[in-house]
Amino acid sequence: MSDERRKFKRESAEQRKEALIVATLSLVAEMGVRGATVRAIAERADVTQGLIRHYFSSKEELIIAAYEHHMTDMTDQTFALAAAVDSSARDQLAALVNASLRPPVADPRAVALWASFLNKVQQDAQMKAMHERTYVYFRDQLQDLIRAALEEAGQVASPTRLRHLATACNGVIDGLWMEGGALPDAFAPDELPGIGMESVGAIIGLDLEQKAEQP
Amino acid sequence: MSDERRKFKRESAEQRKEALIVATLSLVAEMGVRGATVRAIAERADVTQGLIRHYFSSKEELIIAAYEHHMTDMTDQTFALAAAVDSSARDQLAALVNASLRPPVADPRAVALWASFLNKVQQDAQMKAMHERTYVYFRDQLQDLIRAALEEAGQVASPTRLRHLATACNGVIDGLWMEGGALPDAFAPDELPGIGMESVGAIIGLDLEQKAEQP
DNA sequence: TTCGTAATTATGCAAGTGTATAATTACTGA
DNA sequence: TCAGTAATTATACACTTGCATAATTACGAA
Repeated sequence: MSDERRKFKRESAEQRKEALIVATLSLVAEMGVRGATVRAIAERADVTQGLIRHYFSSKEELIIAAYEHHMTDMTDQTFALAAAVDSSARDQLAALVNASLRPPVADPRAVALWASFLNKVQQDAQMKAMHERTYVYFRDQLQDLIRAALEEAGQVASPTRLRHLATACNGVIDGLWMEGGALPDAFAPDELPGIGMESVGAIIGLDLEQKAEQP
Repeated sequence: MSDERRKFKRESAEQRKEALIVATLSLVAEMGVRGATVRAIAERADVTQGLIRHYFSSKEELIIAAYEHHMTDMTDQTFALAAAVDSSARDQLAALVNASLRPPVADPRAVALWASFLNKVQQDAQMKAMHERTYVYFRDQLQDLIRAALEEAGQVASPTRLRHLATACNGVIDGLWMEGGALPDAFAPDELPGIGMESVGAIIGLDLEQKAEQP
């Protein structure tokens, strides 16, 4: 009577895949990619390990799917908050910096995931391409906003200079993002976005923190 | 006659430990902590796996020793270059930023190691303490230099403001360090130190790049 | 209701894992 | 030169790993 076959519920492919990916990401964040074993993933998703092979042809494929899921999530969250601002380019830029340096984007778990995936990303061409795409997209958006914000202020920057500004701002933002996630206790709430605005503002020569003048 | 016992040379404990640690670090950088198996480490150090247990009572202990070795290396390299400058505080600050954002400190391998160790550092108290110590030491050095550089320029900052400036500069430097190591191709040579000087200078309100005036 | 089938569980396997322990051998000091 | 011993190699073991395959069962269609 002790060993009865486990009961189960049939779920849609979408739900099961999603559940497996979520379980995978939580384990990767905690234990690294190699620590996310099929058995641990199955347990966390409350299924048996065989099911993983039913939805993903290998662990590698599951890992890649999880990475893609995470990257999409991050991009969506970043731009969802920033796009909500319907105002001057300067304010939109400020909103983008803010969204990038505040939870849920800037978050210990997100950085842990980034770190866990790093060496895999550097070695796997497919994951590298995915990473590259996300990175370029963010920097291009940033560059557009910087150009527009400068134009608003009556300044025109050469393409070369614009590229330099975008690279610098992107470096500072990404860097602060990692730093904040790696050492969450090193910064007070709101401190990280503050530093980001201060730095980006200083680099491009505009004050991002000052409220838009309302006469 | 095929299976003869392997010949070997006796080495000093120091040399063997060092060799094992070096092998460990190279594997951790490439494959993550779990990818650095005792057999792989032994092979890379050109010994058999049993020897590892002779010098380290567990793999865990070897990993911790390797982490400590790496952290010490990084600190030494950073301050060795910066301390060589015998000049104004402003120039010393500039040198510190430079050293932090240039090889061998800012380097893909160093960042890969950082990333590989991250989740272990967050979970292991001993490693966390080691990391904390390094971090605090760097920020304190930075804060001292900022204070001195401001005083040189005839400015006095409150302790609170000084702490804020140090936190911000440290965040930008560490962030750019990671960014540069994670995406070495995203930056031209000298670009990263340039962005660092620009940002740090902008944050504290001093131009770090301009040569000291020589009348 | 019943039957088919796809979703799910159960079991097994070969390779890799850290660690323990026994067997050798290179060096040292007398 | 020759024992003694610590450094090193060799071997074994229990456990984990990813993957394959067979056995069940939940659920929808008829």
